[in-house]
Amino acid sequence: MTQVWRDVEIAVPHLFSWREVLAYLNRSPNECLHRVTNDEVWKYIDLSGQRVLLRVGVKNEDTLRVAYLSDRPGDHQVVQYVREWFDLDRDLTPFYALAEANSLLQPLTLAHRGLRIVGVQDLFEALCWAVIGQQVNLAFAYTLKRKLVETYGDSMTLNGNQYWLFPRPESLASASVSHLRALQLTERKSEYLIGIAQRMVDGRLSKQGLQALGSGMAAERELCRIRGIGPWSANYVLMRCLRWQDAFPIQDAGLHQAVQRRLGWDRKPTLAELEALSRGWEGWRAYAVFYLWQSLLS
DNA sequence: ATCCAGGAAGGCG
DNA sequence: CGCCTTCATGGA
Repeated sequence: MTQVWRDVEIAVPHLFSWREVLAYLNRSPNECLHRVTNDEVWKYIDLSGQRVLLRVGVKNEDTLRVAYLSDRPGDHQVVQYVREWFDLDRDLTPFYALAEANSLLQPLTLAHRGLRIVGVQDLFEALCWAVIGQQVNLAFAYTLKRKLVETYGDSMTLNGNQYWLFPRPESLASASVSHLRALQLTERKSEYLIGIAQRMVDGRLSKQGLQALGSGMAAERELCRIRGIGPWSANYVLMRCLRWQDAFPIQDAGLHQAVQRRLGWDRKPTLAELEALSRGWEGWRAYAVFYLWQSLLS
């Protein structure tokens, strides 16, 4: 089948910065699920069975330019994907108003003005990434993810660059613990990933099902019933995948480090101190966390 | 070496 | 319920 490049443009909302989004996307040199060049990001995606290679950049300050390589036109689906990926449909003005009155956030909204929470739309990927990232440093987590993707995922190659899809649940549901152990996942994490894959294959777990619960708190309770998914992982997934803007992974080590650094303390904040601090972020705690993460890059 | 890393489960009282 | 231990390995 012949694949051709097609172009589509997306008008950008108020309080959006491509430079900030790109900086987030580019935070790890070991990322295997997209490739960042100077001013663009490339990503291979699956849009309900249709595989598409995306290339996103900016035409000007107000317009994203999206090129996509696929068998057939699908402007609408591509635009929807990108809008969700970069959270373009959210009005950030309330967050900026809140940050204006918050001494911890104010410098961050100044430094990273226009940063949006970059999404992980695929629920299975988001859950696996959370499990992989538990209690290991990020560099190692990226290595583990790469091994998992390159073992169980599909790819395409263009101009010498290989682009990967995250594995489908079906691929991991039938894997064995020893297979995953060989990738340096721990025995427990291997069990968690296989269990999550099986739940998705048999339909007990789906993004649609979680969304149908109607609230972030209800989805959090449901996610925490899954073996291997605790409060941190649940809130991480709510933040990146289900896009609950008040999700709050309070146990997050990166959050702790960022808060310590912003406050100039010689120790990590306690959970009680984080509870108190985050009271000023209520309604937008996921955005507060994401901006704090971004502050660790600079 | 030693401690930490984008935690969670399972056991105990 | 709250606290403690175990898991396991790479990075700094």
